[in-house]
Amino acid sequence: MSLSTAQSSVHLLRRLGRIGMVDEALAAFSTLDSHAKNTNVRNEIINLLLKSGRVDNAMNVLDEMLLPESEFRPNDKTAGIVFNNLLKIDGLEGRVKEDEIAGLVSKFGKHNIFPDTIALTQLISKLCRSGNTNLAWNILDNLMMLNGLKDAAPCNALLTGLGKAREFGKMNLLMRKMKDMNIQPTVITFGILINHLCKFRRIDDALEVFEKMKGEKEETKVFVAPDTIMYNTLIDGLCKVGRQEEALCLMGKMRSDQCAPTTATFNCLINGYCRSGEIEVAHKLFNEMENAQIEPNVITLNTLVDGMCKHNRISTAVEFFRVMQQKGLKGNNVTYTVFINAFCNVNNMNKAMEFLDEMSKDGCFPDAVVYYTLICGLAQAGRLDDASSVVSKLKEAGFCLDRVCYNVLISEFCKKNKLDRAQEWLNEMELAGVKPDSVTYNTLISYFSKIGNFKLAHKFMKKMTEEEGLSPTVFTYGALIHAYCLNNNIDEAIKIFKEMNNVASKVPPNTVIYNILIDSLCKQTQVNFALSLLDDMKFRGVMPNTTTYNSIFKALRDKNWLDKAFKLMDRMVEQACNPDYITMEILTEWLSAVGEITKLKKFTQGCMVSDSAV
DNA sequence: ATAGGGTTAG
Repeated sequence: MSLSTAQSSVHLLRRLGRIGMVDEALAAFSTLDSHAKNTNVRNEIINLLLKSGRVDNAMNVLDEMLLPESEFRPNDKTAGIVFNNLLKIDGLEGRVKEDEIAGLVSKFGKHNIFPDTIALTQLISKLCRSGNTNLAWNILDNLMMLNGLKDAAPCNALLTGLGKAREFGKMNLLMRKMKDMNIQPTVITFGILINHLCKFRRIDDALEVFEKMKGEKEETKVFVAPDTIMYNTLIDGLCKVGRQEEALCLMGKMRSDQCAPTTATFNCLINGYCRSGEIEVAHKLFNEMENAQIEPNVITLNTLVDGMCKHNRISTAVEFFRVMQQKGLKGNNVTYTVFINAFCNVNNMNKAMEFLDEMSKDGCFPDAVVYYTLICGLAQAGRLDDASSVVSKLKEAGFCLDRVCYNVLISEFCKKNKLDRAQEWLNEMELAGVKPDSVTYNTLISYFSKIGNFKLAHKFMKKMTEEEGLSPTVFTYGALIHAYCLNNNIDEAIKIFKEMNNVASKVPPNTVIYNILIDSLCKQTQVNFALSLLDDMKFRGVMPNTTTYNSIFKALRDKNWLDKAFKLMDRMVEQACNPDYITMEILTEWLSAVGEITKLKKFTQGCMVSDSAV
C-alpha cells in the first residue's frame, strides 16, 4: 500500500465529511482494502462519525484498532479524537456510558496510549459529579499502574470528588499514591486539601499542611508557593472557628508573601468579627479596605449588615445600607432577606413587608428564600392570614414551599387550634410531593397529645415509624411525656421515659425530658422521686440547668427542706449554672424568711465568680 | 475563597 493512497483517502473522507455526506464517507471507507485502512484513515473516519453522533459506527472501527494484535494501532491522535468527542456528547441518544469510556481508557492503555491531561481531567470530574468516584478511582489507579499518569490535574479532580463524597481515607490514599508515582502536587492539590480540612473545622491540620507545603520546616522538601485563594481559605477557616485574631495575622503574612489581600480576604475577616459581635472592629476593617482601595462588594455589604442586625443594631444596619446605596453599591436578594429576617425577629412585621416591596422596586426579583423568611416570620408572629397571602404570592412567582416552611405552617396553625387548616397544609404538602419528616410528625403528635387525643397521637406515631420508616426522636418522646404530665398521668409519662431508656430505643433522655418530669413530680409534691431523677441525671451525665433547679427549689421551699437546698445551691455554683430571676425570687424570699441571708449572699457571690470564670 | 430563611419538647 502506498502512503499516497492512504493520504488521498484521508482527504476524500474529510471532504465528504465537510459537506455532511457521512454515509458516503462510511461507504468509501468500507470499500478500502484493509491494508489501506491505516491509523490516519481510521482516525479520520472515527472523528467524522463521532462528530455526527454515529457513536456505534465509530466504536466498530475503533474496536478493530484496539485489538491486541491489530495491524493499525491507535496513536495519541486517536485517543484525542475519541476522548474529546465522547466527553462532548451529552444527549441521551448516542451517549456512551461512563463505564464504557473507562473501559476504553484501559484498552488504549494496553497500547501504551493515554488520554491527554485535559480530556482525562474532564472525564474524572464528570465521573465524580455523577457520583461515580469509584470508577474515576479505578481509571487513575489503572493509569498509574501503566505509568501513564504524570500530571496532578486529574488527581486534583478526583481529590475534589472524593472530598465531596466524604471519602476521606481514599483522599489520603490518593495523596500517598501520587507521592509514590512521583506526581508533583500543585498549589491546587494543596488548596483542595486545605479547603477540605477547613470545611471540617480541622483548621490546625490545615495550617500544618500549609506549613509543610511551603517547605519551611527542615524535614520536608515540598515547596509550593501559596496563592491568594489559599490564604483566603485559611483566613476564612480561622474566622469560622472564632480565631479571627490569628486570621488577621495571617493577612499580614499574606502581604509579606507578595499575595495582595482582596475583597474576599476582607469579607472573610469582617464576617469573623461580626460573628463574634465585634462590630466596631468589623467596621474598622471596612474603612481600612476603602483606604487600601480594595473595593467593597455586595458580599461585604451583606456581611456587615447581617452582623449589625444579628447584634441588635438594625437601625445602624439600615443607615449603613442607605449610605452604601448612595455610593452606588446596590443591594441584592440577600441584603433584603437579612432585613426582612431582622424585622421579623423583632416582631416588626410591617417593616418586614415594606422591605419586600422595596426590593421589587429596587429591581430585585424575590427568590424562594425571601418568601420563606417572610412566611415563617409572619406565621411565627401569629399572623396566619398574612402568611397565607404571602404563600399565594410565592406561588404566583412560580416557587414552591419547602419542607421546613410546611412544618412551620402546620405547627403555627396547630398552635392557634386551627386543625382544619393545619390538615390542609399537610395534604398540600403530600400532594406537592414534599415528604413529611419526623418534625412534621412530632408536631402533630405533640398537638394531638396536648389536646388529650392520645389515640390519634399514637396513630401518627405508628404511621411515622411503620409506614414512613422514621425513628421516634427525643422530641417525639418529649411531646408524649409532656402531654401525659399535663394530663396528670405521670405513671404513663414515666412508662414512656423508661421506654426511652431501653437499649433498643437508642434515644437517651436529655435535660428537657428530665425537666418535664421533675417539674411535674415537684408540682405533685413527689419531691423525693424528683430528687432521684436528679441523681439519675448525674449518673447518666445529663446536665441539669436553671429550669431543673428552679422546679426543685420551689418544691423544697414548700417542704422547707433547707439542707437539701443548700447542697443544690453549691452544686449550681460548682457547675457554673447561672440562676435567673425566678431562682433569685424563690431563694431570696425563702432564705430571708428563715434567716439564712449569709447563705444567700455566699451563693450570689459564688455565682458571680463562676460566671466570670466562664 | 466570601453573604441570606429554618420547623418539633421544659
